[in-house]
Amino acid sequence: MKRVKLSDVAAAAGVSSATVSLVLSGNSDGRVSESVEKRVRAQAKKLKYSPNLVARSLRTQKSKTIGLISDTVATTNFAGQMLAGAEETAWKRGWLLIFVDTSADSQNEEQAIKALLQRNVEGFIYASMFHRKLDFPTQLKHHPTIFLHCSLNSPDTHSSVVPDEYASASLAMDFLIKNGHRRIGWIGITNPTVAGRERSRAYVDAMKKLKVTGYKSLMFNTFESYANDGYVGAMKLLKSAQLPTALFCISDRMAMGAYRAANEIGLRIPQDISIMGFDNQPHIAEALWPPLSTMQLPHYEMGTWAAQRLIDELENQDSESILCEQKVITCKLIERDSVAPHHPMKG
Amino acid sequence: MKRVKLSDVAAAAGVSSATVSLVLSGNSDGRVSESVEKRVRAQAKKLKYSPNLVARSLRTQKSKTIGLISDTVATTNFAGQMLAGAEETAWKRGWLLIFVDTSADSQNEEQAIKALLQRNVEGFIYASMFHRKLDFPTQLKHHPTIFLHCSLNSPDTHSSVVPDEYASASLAMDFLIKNGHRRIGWIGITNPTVAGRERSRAYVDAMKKLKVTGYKSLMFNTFESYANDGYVGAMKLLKSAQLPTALFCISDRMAMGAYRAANEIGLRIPQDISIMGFDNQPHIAEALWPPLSTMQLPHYEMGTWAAQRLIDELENQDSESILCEQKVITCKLIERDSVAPHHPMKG
DNA sequence: TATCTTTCGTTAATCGTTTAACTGGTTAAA
DNA sequence: TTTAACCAGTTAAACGATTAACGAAAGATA
Repeated sequence: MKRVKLSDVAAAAGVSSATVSLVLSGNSDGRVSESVEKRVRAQAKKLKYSPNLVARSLRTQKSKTIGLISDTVATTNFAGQMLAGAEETAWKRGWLLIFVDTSADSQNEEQAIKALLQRNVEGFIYASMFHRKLDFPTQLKHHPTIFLHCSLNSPDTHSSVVPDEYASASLAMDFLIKNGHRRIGWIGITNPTVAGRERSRAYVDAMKKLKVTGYKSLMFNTFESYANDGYVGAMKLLKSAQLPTALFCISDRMAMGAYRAANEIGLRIPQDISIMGFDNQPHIAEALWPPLSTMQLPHYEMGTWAAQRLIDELENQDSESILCEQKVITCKLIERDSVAPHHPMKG
Repeated sequence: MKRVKLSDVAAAAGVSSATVSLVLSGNSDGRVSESVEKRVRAQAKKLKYSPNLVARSLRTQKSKTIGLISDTVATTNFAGQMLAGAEETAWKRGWLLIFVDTSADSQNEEQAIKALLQRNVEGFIYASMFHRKLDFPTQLKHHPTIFLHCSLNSPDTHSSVVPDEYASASLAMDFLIKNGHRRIGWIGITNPTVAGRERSRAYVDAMKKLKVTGYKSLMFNTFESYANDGYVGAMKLLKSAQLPTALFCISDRMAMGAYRAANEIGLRIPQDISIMGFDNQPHIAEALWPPLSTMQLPHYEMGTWAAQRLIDELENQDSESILCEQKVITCKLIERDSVAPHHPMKG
């Protein structure tokens, strides 16, 4: 049951292990005769040789392994998608991924980076579970690193990938506007996150452009974005004198609360009130009735991009062709049934 | 910027690297004088030495790393919790976790195991995203392996951990019964999964024990368990002559559909109809109105248990004390507001 | 005094690769 | 006749730890 190693293949083929290494690693350009090469390959296959990556890694300082560091993964629905995106593309390119969750504890983070480095990981993906800006973690200074779902305060040296909150929210507003809505209510959060700030800015800009006066009375913000906050907000807006024809909710969960409010008041979705969500939260957005139109956060794609980019960097370390890039990805509009055209004569 | 290695510490302390190794690994029992030991430790700390695990792994054949193989992780909400449970407990015990998603493709799986073995992982967690029984993957035969969220057809050699579907569903039924319910409707699936079968069996057994005749007309099954299937099922049951006082739904998503049906018919939850879910799907169960009473699937705990058990095995390889065990974990009852006592005089 | 233990370390082999430098023979060029 | 180039590999030194086996000096014992 011992693993077969280079020297076993060498013995079987009657050559030195250096020769086997040369052949198998494809560096045998003109140094090994065809007949020997054939013999070596045949024996390697016959013995099912597969190289010991630990030994190789010790010698070459390469491990074909990347480390993914994240703050809390357990609590969020989307973590899996980012992880999966990164893992799958790494795998497709012949790389493996070690991930460690630091529970947002900086001492833990320090140790995690150390533990990863001890295993010769060649680079890092630094993932955040909510969209934020951060200072460069100094320990990572001399290691290739991509920032996933977060960006740097001084973004000159490292790449990052985040959703384009502003553009995506603008897209959602465009969709509502294209459907004839003008009095659009906003249900958002005061919690100062990138997502909260940017989506809200997009809403305000769109309303200004529409020249809707008094849009401020159409806005409702709470600190967090639970379903119940959405309910409270929607109740207020839907009972106001200036009844909106559509509600743009900063999250699907808030939209879920808005559904309840509409139901309670007796407004039909989308006939009486259109509702637009954000996030495309799995198992929620499509399970609501009517299914919720929303913006799909690009978690999987971001994970993919981060891994792709990191591996590009790692595989072309010499050719200085890879520049650092601050990638933003716009959310996809998911059109379901909660938004209907509004005809001014009716409203 | 070079990493400091054993020999650097040795040079700084004026001893051989063997001595440093002995001291730092704690095997210096009486072989190194106190003064030298002090000096070595001081230098190691000063130089911030941390051992190169790749080199150590080559020498000792240990890597303090375990491999987690799973079928699709991206599509499920719960994957993150299982992963997090395994990762966190591994981390706490000084181990790291490499995970690869095989997309349920057996060729992929074969390659994944190979890639992991090439990196000297010491053991495996084989995770399934839905509860099932399977045959032993032959490639894993000679490696310590724990089965997570799946169990073996011949479970004599390896440990596994799964939810106790039957006991958990029985608990849910007990809860309903304790609340005075007798005419309990069942909304389930025909798709032959362990969860579907066992939960349904628990329902049937409970109804038989209650001596509720004709409980079969209180049962509704569809193939899948989407929200809309729950809606259809609840519509049928809630409009039937023999109106149930409570509905036991095999999943929170189906319960979500049942909510809609109840709403549409004008039955208040829980005053007119109690609804019990299963899964405690994050962001759904607590976001519904009224918040859904349900059974919490022990994904995090199972992940924890698997890692704990595997590491136990790996760290005590000599002492044959660890037996293989088929662990089952009962779901926790999460009492929220969708189940109310039923008073026979009213119904 | 001779021998045996202890004490406190060191030497060197090893884990399984990679790769720079070498070898011994043949052939071509100067 | 040198010298150089080429061929088809081999040798041996790394990579950075661990660990069995060895050894020199001091102290204990007979």
